[in-house]
Amino acid sequence: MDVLAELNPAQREAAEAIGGPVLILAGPGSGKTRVIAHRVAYLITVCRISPHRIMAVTFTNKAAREMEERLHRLIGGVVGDLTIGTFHAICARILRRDGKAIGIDPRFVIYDEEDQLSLLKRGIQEVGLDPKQYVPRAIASAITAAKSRTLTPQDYIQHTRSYFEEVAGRVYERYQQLLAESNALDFDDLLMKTVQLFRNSPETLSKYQSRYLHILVDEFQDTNLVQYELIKQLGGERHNICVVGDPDQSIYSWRFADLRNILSFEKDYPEAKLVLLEQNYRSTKLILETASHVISANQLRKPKELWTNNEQGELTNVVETYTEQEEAQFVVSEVERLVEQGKARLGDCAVMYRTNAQSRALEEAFIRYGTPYKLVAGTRFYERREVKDIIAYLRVIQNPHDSVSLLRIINVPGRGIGQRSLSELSGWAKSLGISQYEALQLITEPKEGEERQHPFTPRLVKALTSFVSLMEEFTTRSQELNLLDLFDLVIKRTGYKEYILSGKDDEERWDNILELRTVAREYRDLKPPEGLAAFLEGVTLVSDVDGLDETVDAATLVTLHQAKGLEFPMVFIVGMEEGILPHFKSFAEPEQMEEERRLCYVGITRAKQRVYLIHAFRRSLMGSSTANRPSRFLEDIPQHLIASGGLWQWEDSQVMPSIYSRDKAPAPRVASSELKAGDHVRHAQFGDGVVVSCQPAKDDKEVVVAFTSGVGVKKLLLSFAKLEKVE
DNA sequence: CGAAAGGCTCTTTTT
DNA sequence: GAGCCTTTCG
Repeated sequence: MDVLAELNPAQREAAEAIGGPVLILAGPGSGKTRVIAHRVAYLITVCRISPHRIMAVTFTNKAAREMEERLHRLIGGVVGDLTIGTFHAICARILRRDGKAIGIDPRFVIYDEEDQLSLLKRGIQEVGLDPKQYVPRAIASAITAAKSRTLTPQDYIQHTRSYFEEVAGRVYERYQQLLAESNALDFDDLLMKTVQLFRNSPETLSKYQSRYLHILVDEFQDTNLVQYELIKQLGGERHNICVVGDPDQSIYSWRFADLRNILSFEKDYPEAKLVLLEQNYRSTKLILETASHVISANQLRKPKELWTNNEQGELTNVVETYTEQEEAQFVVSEVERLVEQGKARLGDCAVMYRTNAQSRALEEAFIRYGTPYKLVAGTRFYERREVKDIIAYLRVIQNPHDSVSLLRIINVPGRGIGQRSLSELSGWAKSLGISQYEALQLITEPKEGEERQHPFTPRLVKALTSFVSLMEEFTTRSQELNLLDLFDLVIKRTGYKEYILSGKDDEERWDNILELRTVAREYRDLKPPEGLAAFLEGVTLVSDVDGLDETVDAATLVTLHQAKGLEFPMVFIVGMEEGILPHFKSFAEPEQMEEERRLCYVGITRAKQRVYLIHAFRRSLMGSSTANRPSRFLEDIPQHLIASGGLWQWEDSQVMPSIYSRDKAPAPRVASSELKAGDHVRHAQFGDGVVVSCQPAKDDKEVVVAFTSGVGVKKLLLSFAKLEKVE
């Protein structure tokens, strides 16, 4: 079987250019992921390269999974132990195996952003500064910047150019010490330490260099300098590196992704073969044209010609609504209408937005209509308090030095160990130069001749003792229990269930625990210590889109960033306003403004058939309501590509302007009514009033009426209220 | 010590 | 509008 049979000439060229570096510049929808998959299949089946000697780096775990499935289909069998995953996941694996060479304990835990911030706060305090004055987030960003250039604290301090950087440098230094004491690495460390490992341990590097004959990197435009360095190291003398990317879709510069990597690649590998993929298989001609107009307004880019054989398609719909609630209503009613008319399935529709906060209004509307939707990362599952609590227990079992997790759970459920005691404990541990857990052991199980003077009351010592013995029980049992049993043991012995069920939102929270348990079940068959380790790594390195299930027929709600790499027949981009998209934080820097434009471009190019660009006249931001002008990106789209500018008004008239011209008014699931804002009504009990608003509620309508009789404003359900319309 | 209440400040995007 | 912090009271 010819694994390249389905490819067009350019794709084929990219897939079979084996031996030496290859740079593939690929427009949206040009099949770049496909090219990677076919290239790997070609390497394995035609070039007879063992999968063991191939590394493919993807942007998300989901992309990795899909790549594997694709390969599976292509090769028609087991793929073998191909190395495939995100940079972070691959680096974590390398460090567990070989990090010892630079002093990394293989049981290290990975700190996510929340853990990082909490440790940073401690660091800021410990160097004698006020976390209110020096926001942990800002310092975190400075540290990420440093780590993305492989700068150690010492390197960084030498380069400081401002007082802020001076401060950041001091915190960075302390922060790294705290991480080391906790035997923890943050996300950036995974990359940086791997590069350091390869720099400092030539034997380790050459081991990996000789293993990996071929390296492939997807979404190359969103790699940063450390990642670049990493593939350069692994590529060694062989230069068998194939990178695929699209500069126009670079949207992670704030994470210090650097487009210059593409230029560096051409410079570092002058023999690199360049392949352009310009044929788009995804979108209609009109969508592609619209997208091109938007992206062409960027100054700092190389023009490229995308084309498609797809049909002409439809014009882009630009819609204005009054508020974000109306915007959401428009989206949902339009989705419903598309489904009713048989033009799309729910799963064909995606709503995209710039900021996570925008999902709220959308979600509310979807719930009101009873329309199924899937939200990619609401309050992200693994960031829920109860989920993190349990994970923290498991982490401390694996690695008792993990101070962030330890402090998180030491008094959860409550054991009478309060803030005061904890800061005293920290102080005491620090004065002795030992970790918190060691301090705990010293207090609760003093060894002969090692009794220390400590400032804690007998009552507290008792509480601490019961905590420590609980944890030691867990640690001991963790050697023999599989992960699922360990999980249940933790829940049972900590009384976590009772703790949750006595609090607020108890059912939802408990459900989350059960869901986490379902995840744990998948690790049940691994041997005791490995099961725990694999689980902890899995839950830390998940990305939001990883949970996206294509088999569920429901509308998808995603941020524009998450939308990268996805495609949908119907795309709604909401919040097309100055200050939202482009986001106001990007107004100052032209480079950032260009990135916003790329983000918009990414959104539009996700669409196969139809695009809606929606903006609201006013929306509430940070509590208060502001009026925003339509996005400048809308102005980049010539009029002849737009279906016709439309104001959308809820049931204001039977025939809607613009997009409704051909069809009748939206038909939500609820019964239609003649009531609208401004109508005068009479209620049997409350008397006369004026309708303030009329919105669909589940199977009914929610009418807000301001009564003149003195009862004030009432919210009524239409079916119950028996309102009478008066002229 | 811990629950409850009030006050404060930010909000981009994420592996 | 929410999450975090501080204050207050039992």
